[in-house]
Amino acid sequence: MIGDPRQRRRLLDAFPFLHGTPEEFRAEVFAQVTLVRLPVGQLICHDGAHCAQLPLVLTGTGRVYKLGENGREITLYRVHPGESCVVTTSCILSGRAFPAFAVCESAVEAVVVRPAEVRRWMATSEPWREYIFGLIASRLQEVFGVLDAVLFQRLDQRLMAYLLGLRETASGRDIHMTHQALAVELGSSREVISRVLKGLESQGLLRTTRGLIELLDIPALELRTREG
Amino acid sequence: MIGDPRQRRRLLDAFPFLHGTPEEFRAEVFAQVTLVRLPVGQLICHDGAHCAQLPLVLTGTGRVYKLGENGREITLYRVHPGESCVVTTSCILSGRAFPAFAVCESAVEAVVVRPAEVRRWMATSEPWREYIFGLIASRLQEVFGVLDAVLFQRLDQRLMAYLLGLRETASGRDIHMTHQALAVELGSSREVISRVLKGLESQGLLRTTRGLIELLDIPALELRTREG
DNA sequence: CGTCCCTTGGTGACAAAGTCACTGAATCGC
DNA sequence: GCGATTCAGTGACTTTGTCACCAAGGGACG
Repeated sequence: MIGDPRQRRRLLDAFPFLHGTPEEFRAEVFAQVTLVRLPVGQLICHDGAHCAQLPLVLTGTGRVYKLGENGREITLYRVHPGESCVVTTSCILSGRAFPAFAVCESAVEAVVVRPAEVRRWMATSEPWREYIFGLIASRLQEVFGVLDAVLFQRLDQRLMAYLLGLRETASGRDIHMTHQALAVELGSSREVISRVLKGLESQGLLRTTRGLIELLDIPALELRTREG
Repeated sequence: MIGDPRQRRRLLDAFPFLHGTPEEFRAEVFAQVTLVRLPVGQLICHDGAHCAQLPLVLTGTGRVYKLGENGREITLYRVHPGESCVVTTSCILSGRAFPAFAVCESAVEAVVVRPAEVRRWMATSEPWREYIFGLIASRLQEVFGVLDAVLFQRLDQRLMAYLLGLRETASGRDIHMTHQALAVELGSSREVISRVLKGLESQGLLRTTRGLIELLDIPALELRTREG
């Protein structure tokens, strides 16, 4: 239960779709939901687990990834404030095991919903349904995109595209990330990432130093991600 | 609209969950739904398309696959009688573009549902919701499984596992399938499949002739798919 | 300040998989 | 039977993953 008006306000702000719901539904949400805080690195769900509740993220981000037997891993998608892990939702609604791992990438504040309420609201609340379906579809597309990238795209292209994508979020042209972290994002291995980065460096497209990648020729990088 | 009692019977038999629904809901389904027949090879949905209706398969099977720029492709899952393509569902419910291709692998009879009804029934019918959620979750797991296989498993293992899986459906130990078809299933290329098959053949595990693969040592094959 | 240790990245050799160009063999339609 | 098409085999090469090992950078701490 969430009583504090400040916390209620934060919940409404993080999940705008709630504004479109009737007063009684919001009251129901406040009554049924619990606030939790999870530290960095906290494992939320592991492969094969059955999900006991659905977390709706208020602050922080979660990372959902696949882990191979050999230790390699790949990030499937992230769960940001205002979102929830729909794979969890689908597991709850169907009673199946979770097919991946989920971990707190930063400290996470979330409200958790019990499976019974998740199901009930699907029946009673149109906005809740819309919210969940939107998330399911967008995740599905992200995962399909990952599959496409892994199968059909060359690693140098994927790497360049990823670095360019980061640049929009990060400050300037400097990317603070280790080769290992990049490998985990793209589902590759550190050695290969190092090799590819060295190739790009020798073409003058970027510069690497310990823990830092500096994009030098952004227009050229953008060109190469588009072409073959 | 489906009036013919025979057709109504067939629909109920293909979708057992309908038996658990009230009389009025079944009447609604019969009233809103249209029967279609699609020939082999008919493209149902292409990448980037917006889905105009949801097909529920009565007979035949559809194949959903990803196609790369280079022409390579990979089968994601199949839609059998009693199922529907949930990616389509999710596209309909969220208004997003379809992120893959769907094609009739054999002649398909299906009933199609308009998006408005798909959405409405999500609100009004508990069994319909359960049916859709079950499908979404099972597909999600299949796609996650494909991703896992592609990223973390060796091709020879995947190939052996696939062949063994076929054996259960097919008759005896003979598998009638071209190398190209196997490549499409596993997201590889014909040449590589040929190479791997030759390797397995030289180990005495199977024998290949044009369009046919004969599994010789099934216990050994099963062993190898389990080990590293 | 120096030592230890952990993280990060570099390297070379090899294996697995994908690509390309070309060949030959089996099969089908007529 | 004959030509076209489908199916499979091959070799050379590239890309990617794996393994083992090394070296540099940077903290923790006495």
